[in-house]
Amino acid sequence: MAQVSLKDIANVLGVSSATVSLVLNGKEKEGRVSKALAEKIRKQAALMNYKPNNLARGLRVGKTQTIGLIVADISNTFFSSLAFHIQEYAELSGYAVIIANTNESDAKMVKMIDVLRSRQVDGLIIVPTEKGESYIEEISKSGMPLVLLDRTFPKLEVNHVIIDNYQASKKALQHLINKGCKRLSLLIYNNTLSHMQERKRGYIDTLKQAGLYDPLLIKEVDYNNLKEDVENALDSLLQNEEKVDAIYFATNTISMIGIKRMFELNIKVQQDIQVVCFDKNDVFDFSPELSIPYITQPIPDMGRYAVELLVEQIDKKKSTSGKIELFAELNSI
Amino acid sequence: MAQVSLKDIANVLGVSSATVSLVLNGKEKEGRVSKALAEKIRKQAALMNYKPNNLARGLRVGKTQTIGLIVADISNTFFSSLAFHIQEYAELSGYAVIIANTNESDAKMVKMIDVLRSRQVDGLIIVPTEKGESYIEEISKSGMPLVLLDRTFPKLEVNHVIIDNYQASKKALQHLINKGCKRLSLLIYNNTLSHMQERKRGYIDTLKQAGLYDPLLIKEVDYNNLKEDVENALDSLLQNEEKVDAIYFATNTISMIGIKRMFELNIKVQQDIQVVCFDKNDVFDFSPELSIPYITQPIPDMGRYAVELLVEQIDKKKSTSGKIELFAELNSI
DNA sequence: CTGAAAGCGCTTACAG
DNA sequence: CTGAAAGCGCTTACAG
Repeated sequence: MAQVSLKDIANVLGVSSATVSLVLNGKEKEGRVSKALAEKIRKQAALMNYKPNNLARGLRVGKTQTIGLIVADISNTFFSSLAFHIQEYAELSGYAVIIANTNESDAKMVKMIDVLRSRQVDGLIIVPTEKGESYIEEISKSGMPLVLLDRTFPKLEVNHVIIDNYQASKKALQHLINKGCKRLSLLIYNNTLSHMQERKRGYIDTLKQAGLYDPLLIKEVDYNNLKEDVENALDSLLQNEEKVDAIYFATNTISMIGIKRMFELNIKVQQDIQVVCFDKNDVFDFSPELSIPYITQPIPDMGRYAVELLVEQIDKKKSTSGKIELFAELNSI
Repeated sequence: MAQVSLKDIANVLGVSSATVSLVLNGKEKEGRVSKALAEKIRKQAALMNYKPNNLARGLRVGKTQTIGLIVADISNTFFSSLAFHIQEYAELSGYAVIIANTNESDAKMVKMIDVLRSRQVDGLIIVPTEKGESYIEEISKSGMPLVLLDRTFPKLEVNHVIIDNYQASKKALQHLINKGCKRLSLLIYNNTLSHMQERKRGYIDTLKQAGLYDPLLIKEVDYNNLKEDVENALDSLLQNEEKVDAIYFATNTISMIGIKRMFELNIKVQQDIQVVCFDKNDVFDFSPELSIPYITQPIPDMGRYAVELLVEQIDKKKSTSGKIELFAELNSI
């Protein structure tokens, strides 16, 4: 590489590399280096185009100014938006972000955590996988600064930033009930993670309160067989003699496939059947006449709080500093 | 941290850390360590839950197994898909990826390159910004392994992976001409980068050959004032007495805003005006009746080749190994 | 006001 | 077959 080191600068100037380090880190007063020397050192560093080696610095001070972000799939727009905002906020605090994907696999999450730890990240922001609880607990107890994002494990004493999925579902269902719907279906992942369970609980409670609950109207689909499962679920819901008059799609991916299927089946969305989706999609902009209401998550805030919570832990060396639950809004046009 | 080090293991076993290092790196034969000792060391390492410190390793061997990826905006679906595939392929080769955003700002690109270099990445994959040519040239000449992605600087002797934007435009326009369109408009960024210029050139050449070229039908819009510019462009195109009968949207972001505007203006897409877009969007799935043709870029391949090209440079220590241009297809339903 | 030394955790050539 | 030493580039406590 022929990278210029502190020592190279020191040699040219006939001083010690310690002095150069002091000056270049703005700690001249501590070392009480003379103004003149400091100036000379700065000039020489610029001249030689010196770039500090953060590896060496990290090794020495035990801190890398790097945080690891583990998401399910960076190509998913929800996670890529989160990642964008996390990077922006991390940068403000002087941190770089390494992103890793789990593809919802527990094994991959474990692997990625290991990879990031061996790179000495100062902390982790993790969107955990379904069966990852015990490993998350382990990490948390090891003292590694950690924030769970989007999903959490309620039994664990771990920091997190999530949304109030229960309330979000209530809002969605209440909207449909207010419109006069009587048979309201839920399409959701067969996933035991907190966010899905809360969305389901919100659905069930709201319908029970309205005296409209029917467990047969809940259709669970599998992440790994999504398209087929959603299509089958819709087909069965719509062929039923006692037809549904509303569908609540509990995630963006499910709603994309579901609505497309409804089009294929020539169902008139918002006429034959009322729909509410989770998360905004470009599609909604395109069909103002459809005006499909959707739940919006406060993604920039989720990113900001996750970074804040993590940086606080890193700085203060305390492992638990908070659980943050944000509100999601129903966006009905 | 109380991280376990090689020395800790060595101390417990009463051997040197060098021996431990040898064994744990599978180089026992070179050091000709006895089978028995090797086994003992491995057991102890597992017992103490040893995780290598990659910082120290990187510092010592001068290689971090990390590549830097610089994109315009990770929250944009095109770049997040690219990032996903790049990470997958990089992982296969044993590399981690640090992603940084430029937001199309030259200053930010320069800053991010510096950040990544000071973290001692082994190479860079960069989606360059408009005025970044001289800085890219500088890096390239410094011997840093480098691959440009999506866009390139034709005058520079730098590796790149791009698509054939010229041919892509030709296909799009030829399709419209075959449909009998006579007044074909182009909406494109006012950007001097290669990919935009090639898309424009493909448009111009195809229309000239067909005797349909009219420079007034090219509308350039600004990245930083996108919505307004696109809307103004469309309004002026559609108010013109000699109406356009086809529009080629040269990027995904432009087409999203453009089509939405057409809806607002009650233009019947594919009836009143034929449309072709660049890049696939979920929206197209939703309106099969619209059946808007679009150009698809081979994103997985772009990611794969970028990683391959970069890793090759890193391994072989040669700074130029190739320019790869892939085909994009017109997807007409 | 400035320098010399130690050490972060690792690997690699060298010596025995 | 195994250990001691040097060194990657940095920072920090210490000595003068």
